[in-house]
Amino acid sequence: MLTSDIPPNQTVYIKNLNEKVKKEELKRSLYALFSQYGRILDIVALKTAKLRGQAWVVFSEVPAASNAVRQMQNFPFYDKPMRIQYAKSKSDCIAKAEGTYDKKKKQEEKAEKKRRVDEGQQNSAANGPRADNNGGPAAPPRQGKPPGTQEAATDPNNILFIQNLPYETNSMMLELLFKQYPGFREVRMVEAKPGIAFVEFEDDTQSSVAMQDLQGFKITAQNPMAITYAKK
DNA sequence: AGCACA
Repeated sequence: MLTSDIPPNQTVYIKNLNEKVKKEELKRSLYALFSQYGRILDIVALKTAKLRGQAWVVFSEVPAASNAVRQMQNFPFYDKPMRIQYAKSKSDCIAKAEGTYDKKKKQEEKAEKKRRVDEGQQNSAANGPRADNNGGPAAPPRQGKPPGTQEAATDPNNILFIQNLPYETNSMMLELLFKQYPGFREVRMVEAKPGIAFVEFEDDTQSSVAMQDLQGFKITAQNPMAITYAKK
């Protein structure tokens, strides 16, 4: 099936993800990256042999998913271009919300799938099904306490000063956001000071563009980014 | 390459 034949779905299926990234970090980074397109209801990522390198991001609306499919297509994420499609089926969390979730049917589908696998390998001794102790849902980043937002009018600078980040933000997450803009150089975070970061561009025109565009960007609902020029 | 959620 041509990937373009998959009908729109509010869930997006992502593959070609870097398999070295830990599940929880992966979810957080996906959240940071995709929440710009709309409300994220859930993120599913499993590290089983069959499902590693893939993830599902569930949006509250189909159009959000559509924009994500288009605009994040091939986005270099942990050094690998993301391949994004609509999911082939409805996410359980949606079915549950709609009240159309049918546990029985679910079990039948599971059994059916298992049968097919068993046909292919009538051998292979029983390896007890291993619980995939799989972290909770989406795990939106914990909100950190916003530091006293200081209002110092500063001259343009090629270095930006970012405040009010969620406590768990890491430099990878910020890099993903800021490297979309030309002239991006690097992100610096201070371990001792959660919630803030410095982002360097080649010149102050380029830093200004990024600042304009990402001003107020929310990694979580509680954390609109406050971006100013760094002090010289 | 690979479409799950317990």
